[in-house]
Amino acid sequence: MTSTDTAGPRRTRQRAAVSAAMGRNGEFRTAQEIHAALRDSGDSIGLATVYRTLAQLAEAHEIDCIRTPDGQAAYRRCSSGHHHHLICRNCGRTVEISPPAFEAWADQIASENGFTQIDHELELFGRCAACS
Amino acid sequence: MTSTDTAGPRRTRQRAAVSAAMGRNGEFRTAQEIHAALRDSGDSIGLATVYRTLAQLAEAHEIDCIRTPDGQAAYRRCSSGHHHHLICRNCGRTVEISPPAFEAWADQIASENGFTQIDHELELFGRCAACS
DNA sequence: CCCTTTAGTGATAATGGTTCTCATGAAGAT
DNA sequence: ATCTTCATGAGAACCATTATCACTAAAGGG
Repeated sequence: MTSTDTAGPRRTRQRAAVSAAMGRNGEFRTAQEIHAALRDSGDSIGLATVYRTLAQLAEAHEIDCIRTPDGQAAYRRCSSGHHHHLICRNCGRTVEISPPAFEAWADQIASENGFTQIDHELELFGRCAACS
Repeated sequence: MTSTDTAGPRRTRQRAAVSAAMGRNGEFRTAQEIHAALRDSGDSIGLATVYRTLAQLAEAHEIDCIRTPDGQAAYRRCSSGHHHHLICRNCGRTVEISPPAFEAWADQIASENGFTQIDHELELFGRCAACS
């Protein structure tokens, strides 16, 4: 443990499994669902580890985290760069969207009101064509 | 009980107390906080009733409901009409905002992707001038 | 004013997602 | 190989929210 310590998190089987599970699908899934999916596919992993790993991946911006309307946390691996989502309330299908002028608008509104360090939450929920 | 029944909810002491409590303040507060505040101010009221009443008031659009970043539901009485919020992450101070072109933009994005019955969630979190 | 009907109330239990605990296991360094 | 330290995971703890259900009290007719 030197002062020039650059050690990241340890590479474990569990961390790889969670990361792989996130890579395989394109919909938001809750930690519970991801845990169940991993167990079903034969990976032995604890629920606490799934929660921890997802939180860390989100912290590192490797995956995105949103709140479902009923308050649960849901995760999804996304393209890099900032963007938002259009989510089907029925089947969970997700489309990434990038409001062109939105970021600038948000910053302007914020500064007009004296706010700084702005973070925003924007998600659209609806019904996709298949579910309508 | 005729067929032309237009009876709304009954006027009870508890419902009045919750509604009054929401009228007195301008910040988002959780159901737990509102319950504690009512108890502290001498109103005897059950927690379940607070939850029920808040849910009903929100359903009737008399108050707004958002999710805090940690998943809790928070309520606030707002001006009528659709709008969003700019919320101080530190002190909870709230500013109502009304993105002029936002609704139209959201509908357009949705229909471009075949989505219908769009609902959206937009909140800005930051630090107000006093807390910076 | 009294009675009946029925929605509202509230103490408490149940639920369920998330976090904590801590003994055990494994990654990485020496 | 050994040692240090972080990661893991089973289960408990936590906590917001919802359900239960016996009791209370609005509303409205008599």
